[in-house]
Amino acid sequence: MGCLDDGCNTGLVLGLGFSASTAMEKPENSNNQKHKMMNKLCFEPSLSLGLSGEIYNHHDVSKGREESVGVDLFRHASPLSAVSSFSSGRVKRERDLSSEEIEAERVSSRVSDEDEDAINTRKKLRLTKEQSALLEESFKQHSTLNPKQKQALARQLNLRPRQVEVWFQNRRARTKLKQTEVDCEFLKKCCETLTDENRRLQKELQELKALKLAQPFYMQLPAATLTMCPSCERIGGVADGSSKNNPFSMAPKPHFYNPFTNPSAAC
DNA sequence: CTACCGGGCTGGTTTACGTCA
DNA sequence: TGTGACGTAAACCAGCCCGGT
Repeated sequence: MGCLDDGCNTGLVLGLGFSASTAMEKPENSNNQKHKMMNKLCFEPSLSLGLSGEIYNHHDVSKGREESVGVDLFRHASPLSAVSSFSSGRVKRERDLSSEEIEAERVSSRVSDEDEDAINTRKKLRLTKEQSALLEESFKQHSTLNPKQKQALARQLNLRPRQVEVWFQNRRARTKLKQTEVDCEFLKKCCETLTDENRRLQKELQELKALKLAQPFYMQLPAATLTMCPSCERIGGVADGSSKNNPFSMAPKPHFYNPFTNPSAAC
């Protein structure tokens, strides 16, 4: 992000930025681990007022598959109104099914004779509350399913494995969307906070610049020679350069330090 | 090392269904 | 009661990645 340079050679720099790091979520299942290594961006907002020439590190956020962060994604899923209907179920996707799955489908498919007329139309099944609850419960334990789990769950729910698979895919997508919304809200708040902080530090910077310009010549000597408390304007003795004994010298990387709002205890 | 294949995943889209004005 | 708009979720598709051969 931006780094406001010091236009008056005061040696002060105001920085505004995010440091981002990636935290990998460990997948529950052993298969396809890489797919499930969801990159989770952890943004740490940072705003600093410091000496120019400091190095600000920005972590690389472009590792792995990037997560898209939408701005206008604030829809929330409503609870499923579960009215079970029957599905013709025979869709062209069947060509992809293994013989085992097709057999399972034959057993579990709830196709009635009259529904055979609707074979070519895509009928949609509404899951019952019980089915949804069990799927949700299973999703809490494993966000992805291996083939055995899929088969078992399908048998348990009297659904086709493909339906279970699709449900999990859509469920993951919804989870991700929701997480994106949460991330977006968080980033908005961070942005607001940092904007306020930036404004405050800009003001502080202006004040410091003005103060420096107003100083008589002897006060413009290096901080190692003379120091002055900004609150009581008393000139201190010869400083040894250590910030420990000299609260008015600039720390190597000052962070949210305001000598005006944080008057020296030494005074 | 490279090519191919199968399986699984994601992002996006389509569409059936439920709700509500 | 009928209907159209709209939201939701089931189902689908294309494309990508990865492991195995």
